[in-house]
Amino acid sequence: MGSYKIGKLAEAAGVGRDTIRYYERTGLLPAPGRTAAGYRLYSDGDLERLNFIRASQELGFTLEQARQLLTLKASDTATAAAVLAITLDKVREAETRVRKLTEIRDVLQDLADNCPREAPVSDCNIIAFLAEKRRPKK
Amino acid sequence: MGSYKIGKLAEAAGVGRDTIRYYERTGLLPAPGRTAAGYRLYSDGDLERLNFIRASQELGFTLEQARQLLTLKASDTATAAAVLAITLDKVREAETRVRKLTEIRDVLQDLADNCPREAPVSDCNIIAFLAEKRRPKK
DNA sequence: GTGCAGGTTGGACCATGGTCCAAGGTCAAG
DNA sequence: CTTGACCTTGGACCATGGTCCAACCTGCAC
Repeated sequence: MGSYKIGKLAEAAGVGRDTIRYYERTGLLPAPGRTAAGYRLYSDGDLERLNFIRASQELGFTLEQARQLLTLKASDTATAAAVLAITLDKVREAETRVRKLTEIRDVLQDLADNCPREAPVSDCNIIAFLAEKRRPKK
Repeated sequence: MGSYKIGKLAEAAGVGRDTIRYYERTGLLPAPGRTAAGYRLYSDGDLERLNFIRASQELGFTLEQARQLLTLKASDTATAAAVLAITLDKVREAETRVRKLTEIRDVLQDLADNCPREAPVSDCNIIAFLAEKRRPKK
């Protein structure tokens, strides 16, 4: 049953104070109670919420998506299907990005393999490739 | 032997006018000549430079790296090894990102596969996963 | 000479996810 | 009663890669 001031919460969650205030500003964390002196006072529930947000980020969700997930989590009418939909979007996005990145890596690796290291840049295949590549029209 | 005003260059390269002026501001494109009226006048060399930049971007290089590549391209003392170094950095970066993204995708896919679609969110495994994941003590 | 498509500038603004700062208030220890 | 650690606020600033705006100028067609 903790009750934290912002510094303790930040430490417990492994984020900066400013990050917590930033989350509050953007509505990701609810405005907490205050002490008489105006200090923010957080509960274990706030810590859990913060941990949830960080876990979401680690799985590639944006803060906006974390916000959506938190809203669903708090809903008593939504079904898991709504969460699944967001998750599947993320899966597809990850797949698209993996495909593109892999393709790029392959091209670069191939160029690197054929690079005449000791030659002057004027003979560099990589530079030549970049200079000659035709824009895939629009 | 073209001589373009900014609109023509933008069209030829498939970018916006503002992008060209932005590149000029950031030193990526040299300040071009001007007509008597102050209109920017570009040459085929400028178009090639712009195409080079776009090609670099498509291979995942940042504008800063494109700038470095252009500097090397114009050097008469540098060797291909310098270009290779930048390229290999990018390859490694791509590999790191692919690994992370793949891992994320796998976790998400696994969660999705086990999602009890019709159940209330309170029974959603994805939400449970996010809520329980412990911060890798940082 | 009038209209319209193009050009010019400086500066604000976008998303994303924060980070940093100054000036000041609060609280416990010594 | 001072020191130091902690808290408060509003607002500026960071990187990245642009995009958009108003207010104005130019050049060509009709």
